[in-house]
Amino acid sequence: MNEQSANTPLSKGSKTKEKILKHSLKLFATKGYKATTVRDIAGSIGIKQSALYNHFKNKDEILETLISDLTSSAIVTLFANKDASELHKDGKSLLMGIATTFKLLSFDGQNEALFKLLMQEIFRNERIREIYNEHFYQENVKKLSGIFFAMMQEEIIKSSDPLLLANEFFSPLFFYQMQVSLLKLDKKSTSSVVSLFEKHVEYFWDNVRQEKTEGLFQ
Amino acid sequence: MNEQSANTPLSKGSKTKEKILKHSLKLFATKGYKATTVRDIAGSIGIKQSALYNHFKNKDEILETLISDLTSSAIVTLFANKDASELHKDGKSLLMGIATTFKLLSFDGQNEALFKLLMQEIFRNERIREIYNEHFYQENVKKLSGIFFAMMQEEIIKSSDPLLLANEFFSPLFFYQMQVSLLKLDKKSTSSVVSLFEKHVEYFWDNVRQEKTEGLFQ
DNA sequence: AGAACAAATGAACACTTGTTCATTTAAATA
DNA sequence: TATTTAAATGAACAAGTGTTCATTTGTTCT
Repeated sequence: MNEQSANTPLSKGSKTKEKILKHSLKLFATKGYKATTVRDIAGSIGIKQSALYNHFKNKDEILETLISDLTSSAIVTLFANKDASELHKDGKSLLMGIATTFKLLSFDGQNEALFKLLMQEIFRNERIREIYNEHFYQENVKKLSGIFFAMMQEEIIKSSDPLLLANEFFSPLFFYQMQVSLLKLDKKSTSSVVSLFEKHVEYFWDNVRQEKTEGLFQ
Repeated sequence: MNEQSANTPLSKGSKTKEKILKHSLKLFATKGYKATTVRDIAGSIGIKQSALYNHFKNKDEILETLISDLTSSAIVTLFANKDASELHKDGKSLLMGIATTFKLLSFDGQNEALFKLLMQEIFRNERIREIYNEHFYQENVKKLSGIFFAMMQEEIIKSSDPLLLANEFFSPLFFYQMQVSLLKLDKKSTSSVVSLFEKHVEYFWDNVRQEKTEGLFQ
């Protein structure tokens, strides 16, 4: 009977554990990690603070769990379900897909909170920087740079520095996502920024693609 | 003699006031505003905490003063000393100047700290968002967009959406500045990012400029 | 030198913080 | 039903927080 804990249904306990994570994320993203108290978290769920310690060793462990969850978050797995060897054939539609994903994620509450948490803590938390670097930068920017290289070899796009191109493609998306977050905080209209996601891809693709004809009309 | 305070030399008192601001900025940028205690600040200067209150009403006022100083910081006044009506004639060299300024600011300690403080607090502090919006976004992005419009009229660059162009120009610079900050935190090499500042301008200008000849060789 | 004043000190305050723990409650197991 | 186990509670603690204030220090002006 020493394996009890391995096959317990976790039916009720895990519910509050999930609640703690969900509410903590929201609070951390809004007020910041340090400014959020364990009483805030417990209060927002409707339990007493001491109950938190049945699920997490301490406040830090809540943050660490959220950070670990970052590795499986959507923004970090843009290419996860795509077949790497065929990606470069898609051309513009691949890029448009990425931009649309970015745009949609800006308006997904869970992901918006993760983004804000990331932005606020990345300068203080080395672990977050590691995850950002490994999972966002390496997995997305570096991978896209490889795709661009393949596109150049097949003469789909003009040849230039693939890593520069990948940065040029991602940085506006990142910037626009941040703009949306900031505008929403003040309940301002995001429509002008939203349209930039697609405009960026159009502009970008126009610049990199191999011109098929010599005609220069728009 | 009721004007004494107006013409006092401020010789000694203002020195510690400056010290408080300088050390606070460093600490806020490193640990975050909330995690920095008044004892931290006083300790880093070498005075007792109670002495702080001779210069600032409270901890919040220190942050507010730093935020107000943002309006006169370098990143926010890129065009301040330029003559607006003639800017668009400069073309590529104007853009290269801006990129170089960004690059240099990434390595200026004072400005790096301001950037980190901005990034960490902008999601929590409406005043910072206001300043960011008015002084960075309006003053730089919107202004550059006006310059691009003028360039289009004079057929220096291809005609397209000037605001999109301004965003495309600024967002990589912003992104690279953040990358440099993050790399420096972990004492990693920044050289690969540093070269992107200039590469970006070359790439950008190549894409927007009016082609003088029909020849398409690079 | 003496008066006036700004700045620094030391000690204390009221309050908030994260965390612990004995106890109660409730559910699962045997 | 009785037993075991997990989860929630209430109360408390020790440490850390921002801030106040009477007092001392040191400088400036007359």
